[in-house]
Amino acid sequence: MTEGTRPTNFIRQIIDADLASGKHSLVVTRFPPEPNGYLHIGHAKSICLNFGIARDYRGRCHLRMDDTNPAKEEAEYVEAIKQDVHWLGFDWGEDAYHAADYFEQLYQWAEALIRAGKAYVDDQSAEEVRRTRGTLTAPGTPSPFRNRSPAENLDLFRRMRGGEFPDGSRTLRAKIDMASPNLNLRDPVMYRIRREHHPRTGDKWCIYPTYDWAHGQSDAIEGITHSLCTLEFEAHRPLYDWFLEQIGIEHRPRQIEFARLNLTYTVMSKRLLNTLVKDGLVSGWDDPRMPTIAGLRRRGYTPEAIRLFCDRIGVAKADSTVEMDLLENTLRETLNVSAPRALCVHRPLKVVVENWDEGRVDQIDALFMPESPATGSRKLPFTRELFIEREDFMEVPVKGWRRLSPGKEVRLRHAYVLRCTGVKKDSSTGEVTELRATIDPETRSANPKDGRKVGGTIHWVSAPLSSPATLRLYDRLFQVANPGAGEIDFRTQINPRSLQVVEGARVEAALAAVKPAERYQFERKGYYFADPKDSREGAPVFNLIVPLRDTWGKSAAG
RNA sequence: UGGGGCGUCGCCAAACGGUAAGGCACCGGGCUCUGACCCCGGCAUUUGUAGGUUCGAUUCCUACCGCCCCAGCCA
Repeated sequence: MTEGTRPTNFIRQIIDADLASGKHSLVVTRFPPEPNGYLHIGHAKSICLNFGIARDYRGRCHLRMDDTNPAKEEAEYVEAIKQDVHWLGFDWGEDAYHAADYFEQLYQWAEALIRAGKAYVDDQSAEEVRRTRGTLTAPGTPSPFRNRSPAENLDLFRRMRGGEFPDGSRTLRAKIDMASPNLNLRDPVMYRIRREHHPRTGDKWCIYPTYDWAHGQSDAIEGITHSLCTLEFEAHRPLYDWFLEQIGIEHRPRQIEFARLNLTYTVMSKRLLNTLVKDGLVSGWDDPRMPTIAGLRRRGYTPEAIRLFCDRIGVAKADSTVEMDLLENTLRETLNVSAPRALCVHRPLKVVVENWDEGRVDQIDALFMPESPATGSRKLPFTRELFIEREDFMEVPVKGWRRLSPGKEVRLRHAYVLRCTGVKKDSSTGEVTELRATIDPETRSANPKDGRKVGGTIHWVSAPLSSPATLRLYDRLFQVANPGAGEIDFRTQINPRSLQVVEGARVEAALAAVKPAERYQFERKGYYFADPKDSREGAPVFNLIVPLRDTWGKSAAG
């Protein structure tokens, strides 16, 4: 499936049925992040699901900040979240909301529940509430304040709002069933007292609604038809429906749960991600190794690749962990047809072409994308002294070696066929320091006239007419597929080679003035992204987005 | 243990009673001035297990087994 074909899943089937039955004529979904942290690729799944449905059904998807808990939320996250959603390619139009904007309405509904005898003010402490909730098998015990009169409850609740009671001293609880086998129905808390400055409402309120009391009602107010959330909210659905029923609103959104995204070799919870940042294990929320949207963006991932990934993983109810390979594959697939090619020698080995005059420069025209000539070309200067990749030379070649070795020929990409005629080594270390070679002048962008076959093609750059570059080679953040599994501190499982900085790389002349945030495929190596913050003209810094598949390296290593 | 979910190829995931899609991964082979891309072929007699209903079951029923979630005044 390529991006653009419609995904199908059980949620879309429900929507199809609702449209067919006439239950709804317009589909309205919502993406409700809590502004207490950065978005990660797990959120991207939800974003693509919700906005994707709105797009395909010509409906709407609202962006709603689920800001009911001022103790944890900050305004700075709101902007970051909006930026991430836009970057992913989605637009909520005029429909940006805050749960906090519904506080007054929620309060009025709460009073109505009190009048109806469906909610009461509880004077018990958090500790007492916890102790009397019962267990999985034993029912809870009713609060001694459970049967206060509506009038007393109303008075108390108003005084709670008025600030007469200290933080945590009282709550408003829904009066449902302390013996319910579903713990969420054992008189859940609707309001807690908390003198906390709210980024949206300031100091207007000292009581704040809980998620359960705020979410369904917010959905109803906005006319959401399908409220999509993750599996752990499944047991909350009876409560979601109960509140809607009690306030008597006619619009009834339907909550549907799906499995959250897990990815191998990384962690996804905000808590763990936060630990990585706080402990300095990564450079920040936008460290290119992070699964955050900001991190992936900094790394060079594209929105289209992430969207394609989200289409491919599907949406279902079974707990699952997707292999990182699938994500990387969507990057390669999309970048293969969009990234111009370039030559970059990561670890240079000097080659002197003995039959090429000093000072002579041959400007060879090379297509940026051989399969899309319309993309244009650039000049590759060929000179007497070149650099090739150290690992493309092997003094004693192994079986199947198609690259350079003494006396053998190899094709220099876009240029000439080159034969290695000599090897210079450091007398003390034995390390190869320089190669001597000759080129076949008849082979400039052409095959040998005598019809002989040249096995391999390697990349190269002119030694004098190339530029130095810094490469940041990224690899999976963790060494194990499921970090933190089995009592192990996930911090000890970080991949020590998750970032390798290569300082002495050389890029072809055309890349001397590369602009930040440009993407290239460095042929035979991988896809790279000029770091948007650190790369500058004359001193380019490239982040490895994803390496090219390497069947040779794999078989050689295995 | 009570409640709510889920179990289809190594990883995702279709199939909605008519005889197991697709993607990723993997394994062969071809092509190749990127050992990339691309192309061809292979990859579940079987859908957690055991029974049952049916001409026919991944789809319906029953019982087991396994995994996940719920005892925040977090979301």
